[in-house]
Amino acid sequence: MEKEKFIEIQPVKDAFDIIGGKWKFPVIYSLCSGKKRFKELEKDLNGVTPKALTTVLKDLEMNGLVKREVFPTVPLTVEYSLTDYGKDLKPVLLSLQEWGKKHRKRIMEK
Amino acid sequence: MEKEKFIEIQPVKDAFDIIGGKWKFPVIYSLCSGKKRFKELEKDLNGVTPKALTTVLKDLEMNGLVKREVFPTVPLTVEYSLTDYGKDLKPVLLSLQEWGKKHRKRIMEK
DNA sequence: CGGTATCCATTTTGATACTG
DNA sequence: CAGTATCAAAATGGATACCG
Repeated sequence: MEKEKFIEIQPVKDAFDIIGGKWKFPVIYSLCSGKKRFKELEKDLNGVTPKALTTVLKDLEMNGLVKREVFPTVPLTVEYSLTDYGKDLKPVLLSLQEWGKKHRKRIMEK
Repeated sequence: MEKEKFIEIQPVKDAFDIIGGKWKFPVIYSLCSGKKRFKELEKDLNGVTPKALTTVLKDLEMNGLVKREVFPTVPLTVEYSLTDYGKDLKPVLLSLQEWGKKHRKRIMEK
């Protein structure tokens, strides 16, 4: 490209493709506090349907952010956890949080 | 127990409501390099339709991230720019970029 | 328990065409 | 130039119900 840029848009778009969407961050957030089973996640993410949860978990697993472990107990036990790679998203969560707080404060003042 | 940064999910969701979506970041990114007119943005954001651009600009303006200035020339001149508040998103862009780069690198290695 | 399958409503997007 | 209007298409969301 002709112009030198501090921020490149493509990596931002890439990141957005992976963590964008309604339930991605809530799932990641929930998994930040440790391993979770399907029903635990379903309870944590108020309002999510099993279909949506399945979709988002598969998506995150496919992208290497989440690990899925199956234990052949009766009944079945499945545990989801963040991979180290997924944990790398924490700075993103923090910067989003910071801006979100600022934004809320700003709205309140109006 | 070690002290660790506590992340609240609500501010993250709030932030996502405002900057989530297909064209928000590309617009913000484009405006990072200065004032832009409608057609310039349309050209910068490869593939955006005027309808989508109008929607996202109105949205960003409503949330105080973007300023819209109209000059009553003939033909009409309209300039869009980031407000200081919108510029506060730069750290978010940076952290997303950083993660996105890491992700791309990771994909390439596979 | 940990999901799928199904069906449908709602939203988001897309392609043009057109106006002040 | 800077958008609107319109209509169609596609992706997403939600409510059950059901299966291994």
